[in-house]
Amino acid sequence: MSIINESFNPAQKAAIEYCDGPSLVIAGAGSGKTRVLTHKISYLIKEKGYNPWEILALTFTNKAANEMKGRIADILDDEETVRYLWMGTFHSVFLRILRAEHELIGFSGNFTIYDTADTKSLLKTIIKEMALDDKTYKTSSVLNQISKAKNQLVTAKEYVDNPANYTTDMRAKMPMIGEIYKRYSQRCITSDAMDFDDILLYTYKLLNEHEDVRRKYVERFRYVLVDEYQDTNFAQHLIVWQLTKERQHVCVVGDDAQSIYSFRGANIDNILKFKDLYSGCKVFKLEQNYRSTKVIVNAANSLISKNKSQIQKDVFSEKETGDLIKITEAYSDIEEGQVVMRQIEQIKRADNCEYSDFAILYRTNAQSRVFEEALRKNGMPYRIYGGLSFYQRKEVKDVIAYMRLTINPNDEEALKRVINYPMRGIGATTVSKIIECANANAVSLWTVLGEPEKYGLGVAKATATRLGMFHALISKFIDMAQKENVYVLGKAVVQETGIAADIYADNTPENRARQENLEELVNGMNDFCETRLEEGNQNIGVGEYLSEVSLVSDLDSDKSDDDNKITLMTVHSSKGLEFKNVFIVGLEENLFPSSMAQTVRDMEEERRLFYVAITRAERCCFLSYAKTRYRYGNLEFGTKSRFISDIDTRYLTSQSSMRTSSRGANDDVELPWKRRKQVIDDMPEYLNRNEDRSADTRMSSPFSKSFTPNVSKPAAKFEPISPAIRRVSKVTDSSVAHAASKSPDESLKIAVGKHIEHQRFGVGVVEAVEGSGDGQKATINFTNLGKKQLLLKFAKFRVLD
DNA sequence: CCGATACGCATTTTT
DNA sequence: TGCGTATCGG
Repeated sequence: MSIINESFNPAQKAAIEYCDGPSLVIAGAGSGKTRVLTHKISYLIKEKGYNPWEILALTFTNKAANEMKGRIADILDDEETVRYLWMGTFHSVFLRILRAEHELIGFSGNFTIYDTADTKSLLKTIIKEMALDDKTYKTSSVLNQISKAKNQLVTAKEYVDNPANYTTDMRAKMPMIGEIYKRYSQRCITSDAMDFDDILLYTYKLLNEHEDVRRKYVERFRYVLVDEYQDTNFAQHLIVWQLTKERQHVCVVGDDAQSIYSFRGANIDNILKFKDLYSGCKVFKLEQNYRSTKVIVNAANSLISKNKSQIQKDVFSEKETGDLIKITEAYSDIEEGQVVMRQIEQIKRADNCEYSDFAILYRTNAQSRVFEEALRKNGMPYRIYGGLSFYQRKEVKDVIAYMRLTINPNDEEALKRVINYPMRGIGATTVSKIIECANANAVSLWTVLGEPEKYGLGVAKATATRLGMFHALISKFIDMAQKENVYVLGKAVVQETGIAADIYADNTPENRARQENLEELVNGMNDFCETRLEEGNQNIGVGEYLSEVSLVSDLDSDKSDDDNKITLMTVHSSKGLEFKNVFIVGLEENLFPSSMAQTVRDMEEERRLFYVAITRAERCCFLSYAKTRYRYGNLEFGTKSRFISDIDTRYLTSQSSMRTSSRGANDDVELPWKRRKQVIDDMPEYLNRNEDRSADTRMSSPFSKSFTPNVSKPAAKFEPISPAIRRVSKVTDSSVAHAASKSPDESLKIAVGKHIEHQRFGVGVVEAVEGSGDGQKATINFTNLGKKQLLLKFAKFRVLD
């Protein structure tokens, strides 16, 4: 059976089949981009004789990488092969390379990844140390500058050596940026840590300065594919070039019209000029949109044609014409919320569709509130995306910080975070002294803690004792980390640091949430161990765990399909998704487009953002704006967004908000000055809402989420509802343990064709059993997840028939 | 060294 | 407005 069948259009087919040279696939919205990419990779393996480990496929999100892996496994009907693909995010793949080559870049193999919060915290301490005014040197803008430099592959040394930078920074009233950058980099090195940008910067340096290493990877990656190329920054662009410049077996896919991340360093020129860099590059344009109606596609086209810099393309739809895009003018933001709510109610009744068929998209997160309120009051279910991710919550970060210290005690940020949490009488002054002392001796804080007298750390006796105790505590965990798996260590950390005592002290709602999050975290560690063991992977230590979670956000695990809720999210986060009905709200000047957009370039990006929003819709798209809106506590008057007039009027129809209010329009008319009263009237409900909302958006660990995608009834049989931390686990020891609780006759009963029910993967059919004894493996085809290979020794399941 | 109050300051966020 | 951080009194 061939990979490519008649379901592909000529352009898609050509893009898949062309494998002899560089290619650029311009994939319009909804044009089957992922399908082309996954089939192309399958094609390379099946028809072109590539081994999976010779293919490098880079994405921006773990979610995208995981989805593609799954789809390739389906296409090839083979789980195993996919595991050998070098497919992942830029960061995860390069991190893997950097760890392997760590000696060459002067880091240990266990270096830490600093997330944005760590980075900011370090910058803040540096700015303070340098006695700079933190109003002129705001951490966010300093971070921005440094990040920009790194994305441009400019190292700290190069930055300060180039006088032009000084001149620019002078003009920006921040002449010390170079010095901050330099110190920051040095501190990262002594802490044996890298931030996200460093992963790219060091990868580039590694390849650029070590020709033998570069050759090695060039040899390994015989074909390179990149998804969402319009979102690459200069560093990513050049790394791809480093890896492909000779053989040029490279295929990049993207849509310049959906480039919306320039504020993160994405450079649209990478895709616009790709074909100039790779001479002889073939360009394939996927122009048929399979997602949306003609009206939506044409409207989006008419909008985007107002942009100057773009690759010419002609996106079209062969679906029905569809309804015109409806524009609603509302009096106030609150009324906008009600209008949208009622519209959803009405359509849902008329079309008999689901809540999950609706999305409300806005430019800024702050806009979500009025829609939440409107929906809540009407008892309509919704889910808000955005906000803190699981791993950004304080309690989770605290535990993780202890774990980080365990594999890299030099990690300054982790140490600062937990040295006095839970409180053990080591205050800010003491910490400053330690930092000062460490800086003076050019060693890490941990080194100073190890031998305080040697480095002349002057603290009171009582303080010295406390420091000694902290040092001993961490040392104990370091020992434990050598011997035990993450789960065991995680439990120990929560208990023995006193975090548990702190958080379980009382059951205030906030504490309840923290408890749940920690239970979730520790469960996630357990799941991590179990899953790996079942798959025959013995690497279940903290190091492996941290490597994985440091580059993971919990948005990766998709919304479970069983929750039927209205989606509320920013336009940015909606990229790549689709909904039957889309409401794009707050279409006002200075909001969408944002008031921050000053240059033509900025404005074009805002327009692309609007383009992304419109093209999320499959059937109906609604636009709305409000004449008045509360911003930062005061009333502002707004005017209709210029973007609405950018759309060809043939695809638009206006409706006044009055007409839509089916019942009692008068009750709903909201005069801005009435608002204060309204809020007070709603108070009790408003308070309730907060509770409910936290329940709605309660975080869960990516692990337990992604590895338990079907939390349906079968799984529940195995899961006691007891507190997770005390949950009995078979994974108690990193040494090979016997799955004691599984009775021998159960194992005996397994055979090809039998149905089994797995604790977390659900129901599946046994397709093959190989090996014997401890190494016995079974291939199970799970109803919801497809095929998986499990080591019978560890797998937790029962045979059904 | 820790908790409570004032101030100020606000896009978007895949890693 | 509403949150996060800086500063002050105990």
